[in-house]
Amino acid sequence: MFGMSIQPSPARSERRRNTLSLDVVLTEAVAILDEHGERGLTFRRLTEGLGTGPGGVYWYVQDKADLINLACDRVVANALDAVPEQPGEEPMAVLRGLALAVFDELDRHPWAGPHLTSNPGQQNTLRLLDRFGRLVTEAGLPADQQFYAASAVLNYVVGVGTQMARALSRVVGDTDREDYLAAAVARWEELDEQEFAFVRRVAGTVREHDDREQFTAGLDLLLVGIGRAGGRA
Amino acid sequence: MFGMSIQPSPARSERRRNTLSLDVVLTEAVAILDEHGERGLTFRRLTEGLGTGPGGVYWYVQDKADLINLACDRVVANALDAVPEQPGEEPMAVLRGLALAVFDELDRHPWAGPHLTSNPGQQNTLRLLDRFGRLVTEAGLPADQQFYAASAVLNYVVGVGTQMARALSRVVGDTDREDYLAAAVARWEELDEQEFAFVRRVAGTVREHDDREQFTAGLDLLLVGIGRAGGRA
DNA sequence: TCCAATATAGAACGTCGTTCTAGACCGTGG
DNA sequence: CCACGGTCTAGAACGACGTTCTATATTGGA
Repeated sequence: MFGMSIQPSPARSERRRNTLSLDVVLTEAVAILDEHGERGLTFRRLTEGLGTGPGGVYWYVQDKADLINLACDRVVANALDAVPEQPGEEPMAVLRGLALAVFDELDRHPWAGPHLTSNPGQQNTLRLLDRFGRLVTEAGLPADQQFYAASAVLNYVVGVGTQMARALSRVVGDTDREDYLAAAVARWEELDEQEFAFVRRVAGTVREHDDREQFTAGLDLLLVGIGRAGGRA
Repeated sequence: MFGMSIQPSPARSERRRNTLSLDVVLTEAVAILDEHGERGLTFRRLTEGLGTGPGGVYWYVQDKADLINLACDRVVANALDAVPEQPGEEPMAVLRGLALAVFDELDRHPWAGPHLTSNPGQQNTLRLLDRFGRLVTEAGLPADQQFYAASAVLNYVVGVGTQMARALSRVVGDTDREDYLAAAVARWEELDEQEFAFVRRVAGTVREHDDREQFTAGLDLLLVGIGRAGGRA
């Protein structure tokens, strides 16, 4: 589960001319995950879509876990590519933009979230953490707080982003995510009024506003803390 | 995956005298998860330890996913029980204590973390969110920020807690988590110095300090933001 | 042209989650 | 005291899955 291949199994130095490739495999895997959800991704379906056998896939991938990790890695890569590094910009603004890029990508690929949360095993999640770290550093945060500030931001973005992505997700295919939000809110409103006083109170207001807006509003709460600890607002 | 049974499948109203029970099943499941990790929890092993067949387990549980959800729910319940509600205390102090209770429980049951992050499907995770929400409300946070403040705290606690729990976890049994931290730090120090400037810089300092201390230090960063947005420090 | 390395297909294996069926246990009403 | 229906349990059986193995095609360099 950990320490999985970051490079494909064999040395990847030279160019090859094969009809199959890691890129093709991952593209198909992502497509299946998008359409059928995580439980819908099987080697049968994958190899069928690829017109090949398991042997072909296992050449590029170590494991099913590895396959999913690499697929998640690609999702994060999309978000990183959407916000190129441009030195000199206001760090907090860049951070906000990066967070929204991740949010949008999680909206497109809701299956990825749970695998991202709290394990920077994947190269690009680590890259994301690194960019958050450099940004809070730029913002003037003291050295001993930088790592946990960056972690806090990463966990908020991925955690809350995943939650909202699921809530927003259209009903698709035979996947397991149904009318998640409706069901969730309905369940919330059936809860004991005393024991769940808070959740019941806010249940209604959660869906009234634009989700991206609320997402960044929550993020700003973190950033205020980070900004105060550093020099700026 | 969602909307799973919170009560066991049949009506649970009357007392029964059976040798098996949901409680016994979950206790065994948690024990196996602790010892062998998530992949080590199979129905064979579970029924063997229980001295029963699959039929017995399926009477109390809908699914394997349901089983794991219920096991996670119990873990969160432990944390909640460790910090009983006592009105009148300083809300931020209570919040910090609750966060540490979750941290300790995740340290004991590292498999639970990933299932908790970003899906309050389980009753007790929702209960945890509710308590965080009431605490930030007590701290004077404006109404429109309460939900996302509570979410930020929940995600930080579970996300970072899971990460650190894995890092701390002793090597046990045949589970898949090895010397996670050593491997992680070693990998971090092999990264490209330019691309991962931040991670490489902080890699060393991460393990120098006490983990619980750093965990709360990061949490305080959030709480500062929340406190400033509200009335207090 | 031949050889080793690279890359692929498909059959086969063992294990898993789950379902099905038969029956044991038990409180209750006749 | 005895059947009877609901509650609960054991084990056999099933189909699907991840994975491995073997055999073979394809290639670039000697």
